[in-house]
Amino acid sequence: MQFATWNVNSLNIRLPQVLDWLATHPVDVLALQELKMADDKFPIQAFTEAGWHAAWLGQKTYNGVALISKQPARDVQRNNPHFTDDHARLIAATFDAPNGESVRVIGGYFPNGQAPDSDKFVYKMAWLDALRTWVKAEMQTQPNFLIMGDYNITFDALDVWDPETLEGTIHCTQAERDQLQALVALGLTDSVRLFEQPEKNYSWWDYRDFAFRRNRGLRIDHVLISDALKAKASKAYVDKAPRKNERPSDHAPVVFEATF
DNA sequence: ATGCCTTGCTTAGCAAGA
Repeated sequence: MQFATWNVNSLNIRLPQVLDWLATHPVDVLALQELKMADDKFPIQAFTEAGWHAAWLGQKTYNGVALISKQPARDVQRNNPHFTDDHARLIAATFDAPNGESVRVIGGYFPNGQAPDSDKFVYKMAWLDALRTWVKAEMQTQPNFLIMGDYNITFDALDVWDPETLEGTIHCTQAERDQLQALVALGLTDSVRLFEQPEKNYSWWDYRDFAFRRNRGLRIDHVLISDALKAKASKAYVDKAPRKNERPSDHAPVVFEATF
């Protein structure tokens, strides 16, 4: 069973690329972030015609998340029930596994935070506190649990192209990394680090300054998995290929596979 | 470097991203 996450930076612009990617990477669940479209503008017909199901939470201009899936999503939850949020950032659903078990999936677009001294950073911290409360509750109801998305946080220096210069800047602060570790401490594992990866393995590259060509990136898109899924983990990788597309997203998909 | 590029919104130049 395969799961993937991709921040598409506008589904309007990237819809053809998403459909192309799904045609060659028919994962069971694809979490999308930054739809940047109102709820009633979601292109459900295009996904349906291509044979996919979808559940989404849209928002005009900013944010927006979706789960594209082979099966219909069950027990869909939009945003965190433990947090009042103006932003469309979270969507959860349950899917059947091949062996009769179920998998609970959360797709998330975590706040950027802008700068460590900003109001947006304060919001990011509060949002992460509330997320942990929700994740803890979800994990108690479903052993096969996975949370994937654009975390906007690096784990450590390995996730940063220039860790010395960027130390303490947004995505690389101790406060953000403490939050990520607190989430992990609930019993989650960074799936990509379970498997051997290329050197300087990133998931996002700035549009400016030829950052992709120079591999000046950050690994900020993650798939965190419960112990039950860790026992079934068979593969995890960043698919850099779509970052080479014409008019690419600045993020690349991250894929996780569990063998049931 | 308060810059670079890409979105949306609006239609000239911000706001926001990361």
